[in-house]
Amino acid sequence: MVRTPSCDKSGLRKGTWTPEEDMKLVAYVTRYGCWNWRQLPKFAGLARCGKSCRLRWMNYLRPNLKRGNFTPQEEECIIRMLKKLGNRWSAIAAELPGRTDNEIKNHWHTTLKKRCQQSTVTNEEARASKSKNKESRAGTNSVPNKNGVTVSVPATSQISDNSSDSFSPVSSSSSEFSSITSDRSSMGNLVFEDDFGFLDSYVNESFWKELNLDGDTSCTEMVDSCALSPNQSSSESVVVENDFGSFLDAYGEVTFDNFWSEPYVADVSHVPSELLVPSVVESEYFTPMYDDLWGQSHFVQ
DNA sequence: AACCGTCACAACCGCATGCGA
DNA sequence: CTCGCATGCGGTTGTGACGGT
Repeated sequence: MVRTPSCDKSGLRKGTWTPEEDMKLVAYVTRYGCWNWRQLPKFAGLARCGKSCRLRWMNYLRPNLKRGNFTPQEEECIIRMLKKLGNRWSAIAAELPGRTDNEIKNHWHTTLKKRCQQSTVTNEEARASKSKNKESRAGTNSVPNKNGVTVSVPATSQISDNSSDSFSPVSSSSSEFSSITSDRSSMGNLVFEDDFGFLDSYVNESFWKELNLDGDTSCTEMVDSCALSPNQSSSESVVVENDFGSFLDAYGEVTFDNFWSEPYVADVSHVPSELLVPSVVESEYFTPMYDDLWGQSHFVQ
C-alpha cells in the first residue's frame, strides 16, 4: 500500500514517509508554520523536496483531516459535485470538510466510478428491457440508444439536478484529528540524527506527551492520543509543561478542543529575514490565521 | 504454499496559476 | 510586459494488502 523509500539523484528522499519524517514535519509546521515550502525541509531537517513536504502535510498530517470510510452522504455529495463541476477535485474537496482532493480523487477512481458505471449498465439494461416490452406491445421496431447514458448515479442515490440542493456536509464529529501514521508500531524507537535540537527533545519528549491524557509516555500511546476525537476529551485539559520553548507555552493550557484551532505564537526567529514578509519581521508575535495556517503561511499581527 | 490479479491509496510528476520584482 | 519563483491542481504511477485459484 505504501511505497518503498528510495533516493533520487539529488539525494532527496522519495517514496513513503517514515514516522520520523512525519514527526519532524508535524513538529516543525506546528511550531513554525509553513512559511515557505521550498525552504522548509532544509530547516526542518528533512531530506525531502518542499513539494513532497507540502503534499504530505496537506494530504495526511494536517489537523482536522477526516480519515476512514466515506459516508453515503459524502459519496452522494462527491457524485453530485462531480456532475456539477467536473473533475475539479479541489473544488469538490472544499464541499467536504476534512477530506482532501487526493482522497476524493482516489475514492472516485477506485470505488465510485465503478459503482456508477455498474449503475449505468443496470439502468441501460432496465431501459432496454422496458423498451423491448414496449416494443413488443406496440409491435414497433426501435433501435437501441447508440449514444449510451451519460448521466450516471449510484442505484442507491437520489440525486437532483438542482445544484442548490442544500446538502450539508457531514460534520467531522467522529474525529477532528488525523492519526499521524497507521504504522504506529514502528514509532517506538525514534532516533533523530540531525542538527535540530528542538526536534530531538521537543518531538520525542514533549510534543506528543503534551497531547497525552493518560500519562503514558509510550510513543504509541502518544500517537493514539493525537487521534482522539475532541468529544472524547473535551472536558479534559492538557497542562503544557516543557522546557523547549514550545508554542504551547504561550497558552499554558491546551485542550483537544482548541489545540489545533487556537492561533499560536509562531517562532520564526530562525527564518532568514529576507524570506519573511515585512509584517512578520516588524511584528513581535506572529499569529497565523487558522483558516490559512495549514495551507498558506499568511502571518498577521 | 505459491502464484496471480485486483484493489486501495500514498506519493510523484508535470503543467497551470498567482504574484512580486 | 516579462520573467522567475512558489504553490496549487489533476493525472498517473508504484506498491503492499488481500482474495482467489
